[in-house]
Amino acid sequence: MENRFPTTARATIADVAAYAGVAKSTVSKYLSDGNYYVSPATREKIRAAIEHLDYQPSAFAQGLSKRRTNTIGVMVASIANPFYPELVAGVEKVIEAAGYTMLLGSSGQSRQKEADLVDALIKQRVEGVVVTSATMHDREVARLVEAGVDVVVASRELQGELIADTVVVDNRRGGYLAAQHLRDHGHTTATLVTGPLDVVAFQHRAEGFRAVYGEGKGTVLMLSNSDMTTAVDPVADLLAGPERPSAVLAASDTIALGVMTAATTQHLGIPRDLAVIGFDNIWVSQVPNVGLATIEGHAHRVGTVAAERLVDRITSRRAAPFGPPPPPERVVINADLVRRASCGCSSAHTVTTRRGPSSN
Amino acid sequence: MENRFPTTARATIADVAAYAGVAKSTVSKYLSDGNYYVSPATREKIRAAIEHLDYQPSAFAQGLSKRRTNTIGVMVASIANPFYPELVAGVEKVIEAAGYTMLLGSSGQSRQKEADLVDALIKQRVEGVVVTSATMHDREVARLVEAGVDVVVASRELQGELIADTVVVDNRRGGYLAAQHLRDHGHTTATLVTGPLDVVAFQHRAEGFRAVYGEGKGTVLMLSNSDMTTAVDPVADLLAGPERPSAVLAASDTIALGVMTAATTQHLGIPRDLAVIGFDNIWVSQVPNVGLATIEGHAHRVGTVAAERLVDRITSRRAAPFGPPPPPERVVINADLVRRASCGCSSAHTVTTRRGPSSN
DNA sequence: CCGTCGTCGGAAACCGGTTTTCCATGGGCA
DNA sequence: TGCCCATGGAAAACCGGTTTCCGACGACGG
Repeated sequence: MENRFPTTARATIADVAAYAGVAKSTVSKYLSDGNYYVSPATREKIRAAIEHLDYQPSAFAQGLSKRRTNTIGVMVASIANPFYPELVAGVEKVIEAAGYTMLLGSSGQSRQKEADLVDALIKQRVEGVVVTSATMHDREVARLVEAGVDVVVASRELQGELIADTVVVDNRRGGYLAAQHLRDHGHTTATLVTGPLDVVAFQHRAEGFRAVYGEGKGTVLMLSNSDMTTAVDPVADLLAGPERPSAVLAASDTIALGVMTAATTQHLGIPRDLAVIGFDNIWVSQVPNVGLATIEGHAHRVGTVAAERLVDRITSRRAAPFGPPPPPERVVINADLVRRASCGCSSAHTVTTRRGPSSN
Repeated sequence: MENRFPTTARATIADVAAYAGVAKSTVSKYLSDGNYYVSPATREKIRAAIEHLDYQPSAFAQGLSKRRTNTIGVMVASIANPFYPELVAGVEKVIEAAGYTMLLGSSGQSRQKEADLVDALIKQRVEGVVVTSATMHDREVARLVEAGVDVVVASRELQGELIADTVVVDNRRGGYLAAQHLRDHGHTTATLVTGPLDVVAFQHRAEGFRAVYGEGKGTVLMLSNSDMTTAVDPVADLLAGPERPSAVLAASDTIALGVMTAATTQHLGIPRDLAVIGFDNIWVSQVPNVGLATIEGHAHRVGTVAAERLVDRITSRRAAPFGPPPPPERVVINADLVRRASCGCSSAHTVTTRRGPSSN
């Protein structure tokens, strides 16, 4: 212990072998635990050596030699976007339980960073990747697939051909449910405030909206981005304009929060002057003061389901390396409406355990 | 090529060398870019081979051979806790710019998982670790340090000796500022709702609170956990009880949201019946409907500063492997008060243009 | 004209593991 | 007692890179 080397001088398997007075291979067999027989005496010597030297095998050397890395990559647009942490938490739970290490990277919004991240993951020889970045180009997904890594796309739709497993919430139906609910509240017209429509998820949500509020009934305000601050100014303009809507469907909760912010600056009450429904049910929305009605996005569940599929795919590929992989599937998770104050349902449905009758 | 390996059959450097008709070492020299001279003709042959074979060097083999992994570990209690993603985003930005790969793991709240995660990071031979998990035991930090990895502790105080760089917001002063502000609003007594006081950060915040509201003036309600739902019931009991406070200082924004939730169930108006100040300034707090006054926790900045220090430490250690490392330092970042509606400052609706959720 | 030097690239050793091969025992059985 | 086979462990090859060492070859100066 005292004669430690300054730099990361960790003990190697050779050190352990020398200290225990056996061969490297014997130590390795001892560690592999089960497949080989090592006599109790030798076993004990090795155990003591490992403990004394505080030995921990190098994942690199193991990965190199075993030709598997036990690593799964997770690509996210931005970790700071409140939707993703929940999803990632689900992914991590499953991945870790299956014995994998998680490599998390955010692709930002630039094509270059996406490509770089894909390169980095390939270079790290990840065994699989969960892609959740909504803005990521199909081409990058394809590169991963071509590189031979298993890919599951979570909470994001591929634009073209289904080249990888996809786990998504039923966006069309979600948009439809939300819009229908607004109409049930008596709003004959409504506005959809959405992120860029080349994102397939937004497109589907818009289609659901359009199924209720067709041409002439519904208008669409498209933003360049789906974060909260981007929404504030354009929506404030909308609300100050001549054709102020009485109801807004926001294509994400972050956008909805921007809408609420804009409404507040215009001194409009919610839901009195403006009904709002969001999409995703991020954690914030349940806070009573926010009380944002929304479509449940099941982020955590999407994460776990995606990760489970990925792990399955990896294990089955390892079991039958030469057989053709099963064709990619698209898993759809039900979307359902979460009623809260912002849509006009006074029976605000929150997490609070005791619920007093709200009297406003 | 026909004798492909089943799994992830990527080209190796030997394949490239064979295709280009040169030796492995020459390819390696070509790739190392700068240190060795390779003639233009050879260079071109290798370039073509790499392109044709879609070669990408294995990070494992490189790590093994170069004895550096270019990987930095990040330990977080729970990625779903809204405070951490912002911090992690800051860390990631710096780390990635410096050419490192991020290995993110959450330690959960169990000692076992913490220890496992530390083992995993050591096994991965990370060059450094950013520890942000507030609940993590000093012992685990010590294990990392003893294992020879550089450690920076972010947004968390060590309980004992300063064995690693620490980047932290001035919690004592933050607690003091918040409490003082409540008193300036005329609250002669107040209650602190805090997470477990064996977490040093909470302890310091409590000290700041105590400096204003000493015995007889202030009471303390300690929770077992700092998340929102944990706070709701105990605080509801408090508010329904005989000694309902007029002001609450919550030791974190998540607790504050729980306090607000409890207040809502009791039909108490904020700040009319109850003034609330939180701590951290998580992203949610700025939403007008929340309007939570708080102490700015500078999560993103703490993350970047911590990561910068870590990268510095790693590079300097690499430059002088045998010299003793510089002694650990404690970097304190100013805490300042963010006034919003919940404390009684009516100038609430200033939508502070802080970073949006998905800003990078 | 020859020795020397510099340039380029090949051969081989090494990083830290795993896995295969192989050999020395020793015990069981005839 | 002799033979065979199972068993435990050592030796060596290998994973995919990097790095060191060395040799061939051409140019150049004395």
